[in-house]
Amino acid sequence: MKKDRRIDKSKNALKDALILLMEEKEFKSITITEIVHLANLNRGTFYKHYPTQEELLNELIEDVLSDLVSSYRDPYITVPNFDVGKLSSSSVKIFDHVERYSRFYTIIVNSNVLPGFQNRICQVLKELIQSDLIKLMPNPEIDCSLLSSYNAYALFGLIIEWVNGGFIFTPHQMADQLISIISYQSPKGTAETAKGTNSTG
Amino acid sequence: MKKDRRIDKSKNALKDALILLMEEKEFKSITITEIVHLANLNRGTFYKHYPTQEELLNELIEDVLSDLVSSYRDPYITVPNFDVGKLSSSSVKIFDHVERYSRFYTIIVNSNVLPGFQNRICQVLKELIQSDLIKLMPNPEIDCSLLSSYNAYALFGLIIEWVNGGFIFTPHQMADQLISIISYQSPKGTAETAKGTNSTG
DNA sequence: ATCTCACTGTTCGTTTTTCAACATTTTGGA
DNA sequence: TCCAAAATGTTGAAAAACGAACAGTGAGAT
Repeated sequence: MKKDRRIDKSKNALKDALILLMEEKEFKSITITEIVHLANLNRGTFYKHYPTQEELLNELIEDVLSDLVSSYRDPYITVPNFDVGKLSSSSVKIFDHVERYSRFYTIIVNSNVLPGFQNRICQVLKELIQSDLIKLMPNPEIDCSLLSSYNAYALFGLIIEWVNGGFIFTPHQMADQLISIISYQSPKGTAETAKGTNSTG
Repeated sequence: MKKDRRIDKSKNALKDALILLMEEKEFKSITITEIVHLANLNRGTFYKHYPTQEELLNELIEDVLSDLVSSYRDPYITVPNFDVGKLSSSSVKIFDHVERYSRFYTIIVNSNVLPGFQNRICQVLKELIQSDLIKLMPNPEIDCSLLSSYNAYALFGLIIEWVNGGFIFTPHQMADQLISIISYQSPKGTAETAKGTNSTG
């Protein structure tokens, strides 16, 4: 049995409305009536899916994180047992994810709503990176968790700067930058494939 | 009894899908399955409202013409018995209408679908203009129908050039241009209010 | 000429969304 | 403090949209 597409449409309309409202006012002051008005839906439809605005926001956050994970893992779909060092800029999909949810990221970066979200997203990034590193730990003296956290927050820093700068780079340029930085940090040649794809303009 | 908003949503989704498809392929080759797939609707929903693609297109055309008429008449809402000669660029709303349906206008201008549509739109414009002129015919030697048609096609020429140029002017700039042209053609001072609002850059 | 496959037009029963209405609670200004 | 307006949470019946299925059609390939 296929899922009823009306549910997704309604939920997406509600989330779009919520994002729009969060761009202009504080989350606490957003009413359900406002959301359904903007979403062009009956108020009963809201209550059918969510008890409160917080629950709607929670599901939106879950959507973002879920898309983040699948975007990060996207290169592994085509090539199983992928080597992190051999990533090419075109296969890095995480910046596409950020662009896809650019309005959401702008809200959480430029405001104090969701104070725990930034830590949560870094934790997710850390676990993703850690699951990569476990397969191939080059240096036994380096703690795996520490290295993962290091790289996760570094990547997040890249994202934050991109958001604050108003997305003046394309996702592809961001991927190029990331690979260039990785290559620069470890010039042993662990990211040779970035060679030649290294353009920022 | 209020109208059910689901109907409008479905119809709008179908029309948006049709416009998108007409931008890439010939109308004749567009299937109903394609339309409902792009509109993300069940095929039965299409047949509930329209028997064929042609009927959907017809309703879209009616929407455009209806919006054209109400946009043209918009200045008359605030000021009844409006004088055409005293139009200001900010009150001219017809170019906002064209911009609202810019994709549709681009399709009908750049293709040979709807060969009769351009004449139809000029006919509508002519009747709108004629209903204005009837109230105040300055020169009894000039035929009212001829003058209306003259002005209607002139206005349409302005629109065509705007569309073909890729909408490089804003609707407000177009309104300025129109009023400037009118003032230039009849320098007796019938459109003094255009003075000072005359900027194209 | 036959076959295949996508599109058509329609049906069925089910689920979602709709509007209108209601009592209650919360909010903000006088 | 009081009062009016707005928001809340819920109900019931009606309508729209849903997925799935079906037989029929037509175009293009074999």
